[in-house]
Amino acid sequence: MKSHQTTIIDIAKTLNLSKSTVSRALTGHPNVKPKTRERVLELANQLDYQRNQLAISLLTNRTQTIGIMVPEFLSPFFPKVIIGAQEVLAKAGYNVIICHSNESYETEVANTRLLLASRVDGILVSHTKETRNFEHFKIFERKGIPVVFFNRIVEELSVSKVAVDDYEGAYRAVEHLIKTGKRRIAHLSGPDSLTNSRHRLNGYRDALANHQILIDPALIISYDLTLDKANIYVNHLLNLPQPPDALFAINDPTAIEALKVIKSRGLRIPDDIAVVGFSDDPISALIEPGLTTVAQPVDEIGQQAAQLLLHQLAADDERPEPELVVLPTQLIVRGSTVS
Amino acid sequence: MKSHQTTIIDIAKTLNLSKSTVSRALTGHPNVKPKTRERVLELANQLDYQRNQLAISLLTNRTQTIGIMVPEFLSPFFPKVIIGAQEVLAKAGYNVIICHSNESYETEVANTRLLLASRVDGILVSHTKETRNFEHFKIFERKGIPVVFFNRIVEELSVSKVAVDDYEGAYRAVEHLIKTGKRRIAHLSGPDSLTNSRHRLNGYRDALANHQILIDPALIISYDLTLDKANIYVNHLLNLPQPPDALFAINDPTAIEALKVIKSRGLRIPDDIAVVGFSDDPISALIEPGLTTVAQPVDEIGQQAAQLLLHQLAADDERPEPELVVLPTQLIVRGSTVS
DNA sequence: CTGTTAGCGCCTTCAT
DNA sequence: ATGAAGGCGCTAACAG
Repeated sequence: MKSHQTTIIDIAKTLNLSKSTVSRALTGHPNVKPKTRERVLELANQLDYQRNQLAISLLTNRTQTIGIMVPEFLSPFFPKVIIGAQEVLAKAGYNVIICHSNESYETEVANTRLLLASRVDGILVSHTKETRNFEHFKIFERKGIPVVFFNRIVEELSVSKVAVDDYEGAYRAVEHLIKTGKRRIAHLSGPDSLTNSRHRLNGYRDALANHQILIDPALIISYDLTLDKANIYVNHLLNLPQPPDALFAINDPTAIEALKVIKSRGLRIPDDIAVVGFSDDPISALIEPGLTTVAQPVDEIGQQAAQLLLHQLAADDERPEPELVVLPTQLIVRGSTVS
Repeated sequence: MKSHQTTIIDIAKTLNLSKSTVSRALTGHPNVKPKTRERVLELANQLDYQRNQLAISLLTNRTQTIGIMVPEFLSPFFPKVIIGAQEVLAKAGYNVIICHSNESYETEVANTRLLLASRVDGILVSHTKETRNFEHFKIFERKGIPVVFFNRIVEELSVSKVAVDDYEGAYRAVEHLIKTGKRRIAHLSGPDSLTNSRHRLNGYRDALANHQILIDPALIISYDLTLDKANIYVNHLLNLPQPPDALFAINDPTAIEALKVIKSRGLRIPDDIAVVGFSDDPISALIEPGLTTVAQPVDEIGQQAAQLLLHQLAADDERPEPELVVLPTQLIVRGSTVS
């Protein structure tokens, strides 16, 4: 049982005022006698009065709440993005509801309904690796609720987006491997449904092509980003008649799994096989050898996404044109590629 | 600008019905002609109608929303707890608002206000290491909003709590070190404000005492859990005239920082100095040597906390007695203590 | 089976 | 400077 929460009517009755006056006193309306305001504020404070945001939302049709949906938050990437976004949104007076879809399309759709029912004013989304149909996001558009994609973006939807330059990051990573003398460079890629996966693959291809290295399809494996699969594919690559002398992995967890497999086989890193990851998870600096990886400006991704959303929200009449922000990456060289 | 959202009145007008009938059709009330229900549902679907949860909350004085507040979510511990809790709460029809206080007392108090304004039906909390005054949580009690503490609990408040057996876990960890022949066992402890910090310290003390090992105050250091401090104190310990031959760290990040320092000094692990952590963060299995650590049932902490909250929420009249759940830990032995 | 009425807590005209 | 009335979207009696 929830006990009664103080309302303006309680205050009005106690003070023999109308609820209008109490409301005005509380909201700082000028037309209230200072003495009256003082009495109201004091009693409100004394009774732990909290304005009921629900009632106001019902009235204004704005909840001052933003939904953030991420596919997972076990790796530190998404939590950091969320912190960055929350910072910016809080300053602008918005609350945040966080959902995680757990890489499940169904959960994502369900969360979508939850957010609509909560009447969020806007959402920030990174979709699941399973998501190929984006109808559930179009509902937001139709209702005039702005959507901003980050990290995993959807090219077919005309909304604001924040991404890092995956292509460039991958290109530099592979070029780095080539410069250290590697020629048979494998790539463990992610599912085709993810833009960043596709862009990293393109960066990999172009780096090879521009350095006159033939692309061997046997060295490119797309997989679903689960670690046991990573294990299997790394072993598969090492068992090839002509095994790779380097591996560019779609992300750090994959690269770290690869390092494990390679070490357990007694191969030398980076001499026998070098490894590069993507993201610069904190763990990459702690393992041995340190993992060479492409760092992303994680906080900034969240901050920028929030900014783009605020920009959409600010417009009172027509929504402004969608914006696209692409942030730079940085190659961090460690022991997994250079001894 | 937010475009108009479909309401039951829109549907009622279009179909020449009263809004009550539409409401009944939508909520599955039995007293509606099947034909009518069908027409309503079809139109609702066609118009992307979503029930406005705000209006219902205003009516029922329940938001079906639970607030979860954690001090940080960069280490994987709290995210996992949140996932566990969310699972259970979602099944019971509750949404979740996640706040992180960033280990700041001020932010915690601010979040507290945010949650009250959002009219959450209950909260799950792990407080910051700075929090010594718990008045802001008592407001929830006064308003009849149940609070459940987890991980970092508050003994002075009479609410439900979930913790692991920190004392027992610490005791076993230190006993393990003693059994491997260590005698000068240092402890990097957390701030006194945290119950788990105090309990782990007690476990450490009692393990030593019960094995007739004198407790050397110089080997016990309480600190604020920031990694640069950990670095300083580990160095300090190693510089002692009689340095320790083992270190029991309050948590895994601390232990890992210690391993780094120890390795950089060229000491052998575990021969010169053994290290034990607490939590079994995923990284502990990946570094070299592997970190011996006390594993906590992380998902279960979240699930149990959610259960206790649901139990409080279920009671229609009086709140049931607060409950305390203490979950077992498990010592995971790796290379940092046994070669 | 369906319509009417009232009210959740608040803000906002419109009066006074 | 204050009060009265209406309405945000919805559900729950109460009538038919």
